[in-house]
Amino acid sequence: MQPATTTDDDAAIAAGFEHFYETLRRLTPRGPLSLTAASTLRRLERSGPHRLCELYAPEGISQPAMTQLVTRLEKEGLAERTSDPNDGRAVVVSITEAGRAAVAHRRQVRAEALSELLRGLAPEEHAAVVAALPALERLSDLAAEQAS
Amino acid sequence: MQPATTTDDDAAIAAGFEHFYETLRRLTPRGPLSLTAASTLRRLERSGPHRLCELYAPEGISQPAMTQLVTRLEKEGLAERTSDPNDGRAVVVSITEAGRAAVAHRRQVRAEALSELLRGLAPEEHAAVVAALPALERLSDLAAEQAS
DNA sequence: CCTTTTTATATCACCCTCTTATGAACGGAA
DNA sequence: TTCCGTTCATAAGAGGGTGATATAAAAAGG
Repeated sequence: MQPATTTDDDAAIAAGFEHFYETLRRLTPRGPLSLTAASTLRRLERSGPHRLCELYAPEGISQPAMTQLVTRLEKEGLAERTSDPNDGRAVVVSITEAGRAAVAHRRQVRAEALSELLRGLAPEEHAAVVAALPALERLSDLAAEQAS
Repeated sequence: MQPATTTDDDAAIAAGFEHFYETLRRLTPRGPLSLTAASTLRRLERSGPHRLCELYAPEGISQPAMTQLVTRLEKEGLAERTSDPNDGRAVVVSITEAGRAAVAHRRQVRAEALSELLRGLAPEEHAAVVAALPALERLSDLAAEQAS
């Protein structure tokens, strides 16, 4: 019967992800960027400039926290504030070249550490991971649309 | 130089994991337990009591941070300190019943949120995720043994 | 128009968790 | 015993989060 097997699978998936999440977390030990800072920079890199009020909710932090984060990022030259000519209240945040470089560096460090691990996998395990990528991507999309 | 396909695959895997990691991070928004607290409790649950000096390195924090974390956990009744009769310096940390309950609850909340997402996957995507679980588990093991 | 309300950021005061530096107590070997 | 290494605790400070609140601009209402 369908429901039972699905539930069992889901429990196994949850357990696996729980463990795997910790592994990923330790793969990027400590950098100058906090988790939220890195995530926000990636968002700005990926989908362009955003108003501050569009940023804090998706990142799961409060508005004051985002104001402070943008202030820090600006101070470090990784992002910049611009004003919207059509709305005097708004602050438009965009990533700088240094910000892109920081994201790229962080990405590369993680990719290299991961690559090191991937070398330890058997070919069929490696293939299984590659085969699961589209599904993981869709999970991310589903989570994103659920949040809205 | 490695074979080109492996490098390309690894880049794709790194990119996919980067995105997926953020998804998992937001799946357990905020609880009374910090990431490190939850991870430490899971470790105590999984592999039994540990001396404090065996705990902080695997969790990626400093020794004072672990001392403070154990103090907080003890204050909340989730873990307890015991002294080792063979070594007066040592502190043995173990999880309490309340600690197990907290871990279980957190696990269940995450599992339910994940289950909700998994319902949105096509059957073959779901199967691909299940098929990749052993590989992900091995990746975690590889990372753990690399740390030692 | 002028007032009122709503929206978008910023600031304030505070808490939690991490850090480094340091101290104290115990164990083991000369 | 004495000395040194190990183990844990404490102290002081930094970073990043929160809720409450202030300010300024836009929108809404009479």
